[in-house]
Amino acid sequence: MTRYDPASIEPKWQASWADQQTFHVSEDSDKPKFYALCMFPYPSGSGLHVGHPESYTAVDIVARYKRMNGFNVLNPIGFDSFGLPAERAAQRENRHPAEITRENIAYFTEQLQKLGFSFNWEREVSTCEVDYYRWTQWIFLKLHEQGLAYLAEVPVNWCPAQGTVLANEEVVDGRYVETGDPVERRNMKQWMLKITAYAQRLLDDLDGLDWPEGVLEMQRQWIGRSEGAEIDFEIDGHGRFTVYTTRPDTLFGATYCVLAPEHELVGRITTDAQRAAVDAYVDAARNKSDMERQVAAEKEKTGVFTGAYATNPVNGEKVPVWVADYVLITYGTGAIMAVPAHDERDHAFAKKFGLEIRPVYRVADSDHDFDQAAWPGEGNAVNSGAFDGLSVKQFKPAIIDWLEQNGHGTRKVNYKLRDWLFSRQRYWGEPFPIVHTEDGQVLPLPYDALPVALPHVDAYKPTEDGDPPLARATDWLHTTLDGRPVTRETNTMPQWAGSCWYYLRYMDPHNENEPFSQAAARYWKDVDLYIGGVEHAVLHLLYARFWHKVLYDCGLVATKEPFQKLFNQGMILAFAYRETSGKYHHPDAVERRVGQTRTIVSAWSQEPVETDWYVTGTDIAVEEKLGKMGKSLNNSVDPLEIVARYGADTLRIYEMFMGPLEQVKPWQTSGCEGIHRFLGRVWRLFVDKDTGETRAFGDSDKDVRKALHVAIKEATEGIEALKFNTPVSKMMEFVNICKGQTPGRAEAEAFALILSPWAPHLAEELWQRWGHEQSLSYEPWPQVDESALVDDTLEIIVQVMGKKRGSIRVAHDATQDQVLAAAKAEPNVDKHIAGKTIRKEIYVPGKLVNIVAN
RNA sequence: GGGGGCGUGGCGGAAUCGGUAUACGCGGCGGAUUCAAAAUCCGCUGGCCUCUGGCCUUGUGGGUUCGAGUCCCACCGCCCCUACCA
Repeated sequence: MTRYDPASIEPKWQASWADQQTFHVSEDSDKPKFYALCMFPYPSGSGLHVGHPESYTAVDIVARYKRMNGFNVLNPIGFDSFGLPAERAAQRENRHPAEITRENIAYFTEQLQKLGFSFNWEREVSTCEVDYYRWTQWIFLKLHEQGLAYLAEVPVNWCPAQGTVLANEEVVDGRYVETGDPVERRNMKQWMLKITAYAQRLLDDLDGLDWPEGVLEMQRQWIGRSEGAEIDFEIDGHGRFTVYTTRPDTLFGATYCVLAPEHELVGRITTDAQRAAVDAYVDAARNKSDMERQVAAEKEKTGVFTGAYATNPVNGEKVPVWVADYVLITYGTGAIMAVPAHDERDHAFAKKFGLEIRPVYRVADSDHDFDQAAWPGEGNAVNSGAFDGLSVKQFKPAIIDWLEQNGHGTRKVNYKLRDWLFSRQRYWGEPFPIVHTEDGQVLPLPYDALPVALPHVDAYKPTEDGDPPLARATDWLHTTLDGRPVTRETNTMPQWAGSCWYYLRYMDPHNENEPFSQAAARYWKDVDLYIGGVEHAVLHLLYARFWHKVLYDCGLVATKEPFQKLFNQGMILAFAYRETSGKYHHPDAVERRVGQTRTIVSAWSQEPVETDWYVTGTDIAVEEKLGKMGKSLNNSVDPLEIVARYGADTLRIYEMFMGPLEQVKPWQTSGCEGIHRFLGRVWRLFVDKDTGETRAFGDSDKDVRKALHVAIKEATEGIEALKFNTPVSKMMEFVNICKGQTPGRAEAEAFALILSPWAPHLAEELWQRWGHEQSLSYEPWPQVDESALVDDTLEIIVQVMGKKRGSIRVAHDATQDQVLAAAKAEPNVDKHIAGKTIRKEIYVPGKLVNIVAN
């Protein structure tokens, strides 16, 4: 082989790593552990596109680096393989979703293996396989045992045509986004997990985590802790209702109350005169989705007076009670006291319906017009009896104390976080290990009854009666528990379930007796580095943290938190090319003709746009625009296409070279050219292009050594900081500086070692050709020689009035006086200070001189 | 409305503490090699000018400083997430 030929090098090393079990890892090691994890993929039918390997490559670079630094590295991979797309494909193709899923996984695996990741393939897991999901069921039993799983009647998005409940994100404008079928709100008995019991701990434990600030903030907002009070309002002859408020200090300004349409008191307190209007309003609200309510509310608030009055406990005043859908039954108590003077929503409502706006704070230094807008800020209390004059901060505890002492209310902490709707009316998910008795008892199966395997069904759709698909498996459905006839639960778990604990199963993936052994859990503890998309910032990460804490409470895991460090890679976008008719052309089918600019009508904006892009070989002009990779824009790129053209090492480096990992960036296949040329230059630097023999090592001059150690330093610091782009530049500079002269053995080998996390195949090939019999995967990481970084003389930039006018070279031990004298002697500098008075001379040692003269 | 992030050449991007703006690469232009091509190698490549030099340039406008892509204030534009949470 004379030319750089990844097509022969790469399969060779992939086979070698597999045969030699190079990356095999076990728990009986003296080395410190390092657990690197990428979010595992959903094995879709379309395979990986070049966006996926971004995070895998980053994790792989860290894993390889950590191995070379003496760590015992866990770097596993698996598949999040339950889920809706496979179930839909099963319906379409009339095949079993397991079959379809396994095919998809086979293609994903082929793709992944051709990219040279140092995964622990022997630890691969797939959440839809029974040897995995039996333990998901096992963990559910633990949750149930802890009292954290319960059945409840909850309002859900019911789609009659599909016969199933839909997630909120699947419903837009009251219709199922996929099919357009109408969706209605319906109360249904569903499995819920009591994540709210962990709200405070989920909030508190965020503090110790090395996570992006944005993700921490999103989790805090989602948990949504607030402090305030619950206050009781009496209604003549109808008992009382309780409101939740974070501003109990504005109680004197409460001029009306509002109940959510679903509030249980609405029907009872409504007067005959108002009943027709209230009933109509409540009915209309019930059939609107949350989304519709919000859209409508953005335009204008709606509501109806019930005819009833409640008593404000602080002053005995009678205030009207309204029903309005801007109050949510799912938050707080489903009822509020309205203070239009100090709350924007209440203000808008009061203005519309002509309700009183009574300020209870005077706004200092301001002539705030309360008729125009609410004032939610600070001030001094007025119209508040004995509390007049207090600030917000003083008033709050004072009024709460008064409410508690007089039996009208209590201090209260509230969370936005709600319990987790944990059941789906689907086939392709984990069955619940639950049975129902004839007299209505709901019982967990014993642990030794696991697994509850998915039964075969004749169709992946609901029964005639609207029961979930599992109800079709009548033989399976009816069973016995302790000799009693029982019926199995026919709901299945949501896709989140399997991904809640997969990182734990990787620790001990073949254990047949428990989800993972205590020894494995104690050794691996938690994930040291977790890389994945920011789209999982809230749900997946919150759910997994919740399960982890429950397992911690059960004594099954060693840490309170599962993921010590989290990093989000930015999405890789791709250019899409569209002609005026709206047709998309694949990026491979278009070309840029510089200088041949034409104006066409944009299919996106309908406006004229200039473009120099054309469909290759035709006269059809197309418009270029950046978008998400996918079928709809016809701009997906299969990583195997890149591997075939340039090799996996090129793909890996290009993915990293594109820019900072966290940044959103556009894919440009042409960018691979530069990387491929670079790797070709590396090859020719060490392998004779005519004979194919390894070239004899030469001598390394000072410049070469410096470039090498700059690259080692950049690579080391870059990996530690998860900055993978700039080290590539420094390695390119090293190769450029060699100018085709093979460097000395020490420099060549160190270079191969630092290149290896990015381009493992090429590095291994060189390493072997240099006579090493073992893989370089466990060679010590090269150390920076700081002395090699220092030049013989220093270059000093000389500025006059802050503008660069020249540069001088001085010795390391030059004094400030010597440097300044040399600077002023520089001809172009002299020209700029001639005839002027020097006011100031600034010397930044080793860097720069600035002469201020005028 | 709230939260997070980002604006640097034709393009992706680089620039430690405030100290040479545009590293590295793509694309483009020119050349070498070749019968020719591919591949490879070399040179040029932010704009303008009165061109051994100078002026301008990091979204816009101010400010601090000897010196600002970097710090401060105001504004403009784009992206992502979230949404009546009392």
